[in-house]
Amino acid sequence: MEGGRVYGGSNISSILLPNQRVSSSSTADNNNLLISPSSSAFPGSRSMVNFSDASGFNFSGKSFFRSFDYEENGDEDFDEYLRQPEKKRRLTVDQVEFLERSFEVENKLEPQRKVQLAKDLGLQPRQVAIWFQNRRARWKTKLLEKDYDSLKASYDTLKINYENLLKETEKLKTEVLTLTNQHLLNGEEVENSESLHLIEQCPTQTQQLIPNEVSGERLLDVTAVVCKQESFNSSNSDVVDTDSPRYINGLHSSALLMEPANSSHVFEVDQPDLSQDEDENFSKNMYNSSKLEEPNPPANSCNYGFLAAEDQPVWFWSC
DNA sequence: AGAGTCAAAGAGTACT
DNA sequence: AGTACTCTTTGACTCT
Repeated sequence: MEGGRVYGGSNISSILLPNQRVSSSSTADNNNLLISPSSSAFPGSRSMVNFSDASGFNFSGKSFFRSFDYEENGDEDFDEYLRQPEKKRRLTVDQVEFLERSFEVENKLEPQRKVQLAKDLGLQPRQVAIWFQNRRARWKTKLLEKDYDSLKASYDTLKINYENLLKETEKLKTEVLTLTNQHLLNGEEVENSESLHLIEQCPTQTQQLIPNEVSGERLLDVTAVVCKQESFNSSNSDVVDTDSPRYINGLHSSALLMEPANSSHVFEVDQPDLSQDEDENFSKNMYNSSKLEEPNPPANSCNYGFLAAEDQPVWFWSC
């Protein structure tokens, strides 16, 4: 149903504009509609669209409908059709095009413009107003869709960057672990002697050697010394997440990883599980990303490392 | 038949 | 109070 056809209606005359074609793209399908400024033929509150053939043939009243409907249904049906209450009908292609162009210029409708448009198109000002209202609604919907698309694109880009960063982090962790291991192996003898020295310093019965295996996983091939926190002056230690019982399997939660150092810092890195709920974790971790950086190592930090205890990576550094 | 589109109505709201 | 707007819903119609 395009191009000058109407769904129904009882008042049919012409849309004529003496010196102006409504659409620059009028086609045969549009019946070469013209708009009349003397559209007093639109008295109702609804679209009383009137038609006239540009070639001069007058589709007045019945004869217009005969062109697409009457032949099929006959006189009785047509009379009944005319009597039935007005039904909604679409605006013609030309009218819509005209309105569209007007909308492009300004999507708000001042009263004067509304009246002028209504006059030009042979519509009720109310119809023009409604068309603009609906058009603004459609425009807004489009805008929202556009916004959504661009936001989604940004989100996807961020997500990819985030995942790349995670991979990079994992890679660096592995590298650090390898290098630390290597470094410690090289200085094993020195470490052992220092460990013995520390053991001597620890209060009795509170010493414990860190096993080579933590949480069932082989970790550093190195002997470290652990003393309970009470053995040391707390001012010498900074521990992040001290409530966590997960540092070292089987040790008191406040147990410290000790290395020859003046102070120690231990913090955990949340392990994101992208496989479970990727998006949620991504958002969560993006939100928490600042927390990751929170335990800034002191400026004079000189040693750091990484332990996996109970599936939780534990970072530490010390000086 | 059901989904989608569009013109229009109605309720609620903001502004003068 | 009047007007014009947004938002939601309704009903007619088209399309697949």
